[in-house]
Amino acid sequence: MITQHPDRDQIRLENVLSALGNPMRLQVVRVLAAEGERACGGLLPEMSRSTLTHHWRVLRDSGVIWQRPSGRENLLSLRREDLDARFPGLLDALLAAAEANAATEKSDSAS
Amino acid sequence: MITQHPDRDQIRLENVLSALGNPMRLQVVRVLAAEGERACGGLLPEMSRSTLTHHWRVLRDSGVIWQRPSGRENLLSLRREDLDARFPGLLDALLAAAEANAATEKSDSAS
DNA sequence: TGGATTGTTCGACCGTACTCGTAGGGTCGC
DNA sequence: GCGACCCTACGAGTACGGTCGAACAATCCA
Repeated sequence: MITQHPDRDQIRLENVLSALGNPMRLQVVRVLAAEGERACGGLLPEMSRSTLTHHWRVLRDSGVIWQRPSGRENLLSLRREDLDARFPGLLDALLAAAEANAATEKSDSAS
Repeated sequence: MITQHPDRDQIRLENVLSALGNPMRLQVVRVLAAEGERACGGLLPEMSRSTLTHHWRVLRDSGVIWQRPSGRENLLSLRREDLDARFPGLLDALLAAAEANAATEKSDSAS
């Protein structure tokens, strides 16, 4: 039954930050930001189904994503409007930071 | 001996976000941003010393603050320059978001 | 209808995070 | 030197987070 998405006004910064503090979830958010709505599967394919469900729940409960069923799939999308309204500029700064972060991550592993 | 502060280039976004995902630490960062360098004590006075030390360590290891001894005190300060260089705009967006967040927190508890 | 596909739920395990009390090590002022 | 002060280090307890497998529910397609 898709646990409750929080209202825009109920989105708490602590929850958003700890949700995005996990590299898996941060990566998911980057993909959603770049490519729009996407099905659950296909992101993070090397994890077990139940682990994925856990991560969707964290992102959903913290107010970062919408999750809506469509047939036998679940579609995920960023709550960009709500996040922008609640915390102006934060999402863009986070996405830019994630990009910078990923760049050094790549060069780190190459060194 | 003050565990190692990470170099600017070694600051990882995941660590910063999960450090700031804790309300106590987020509050500390807000105070440091507003008031500059401050002694350890006086922030979060209702926690035990050892708990505070734990939080300073998390903030320090994630690259969010500098910690330097001065006499028998330890002074904390935001690593604003490093954070701005590494993740431009992120810190300001986070501080603004923290402000918005604290505003609703207050009205929540008042309701 | 029946099988394949997709997600969720549940219980479990393990590691990490948060908290505290106690003990120890510097530093300041008398 | 000595006590008071500030913080750190360590150990312990509790809670939470991330991961998995197995079982279940819903949907699609042949």
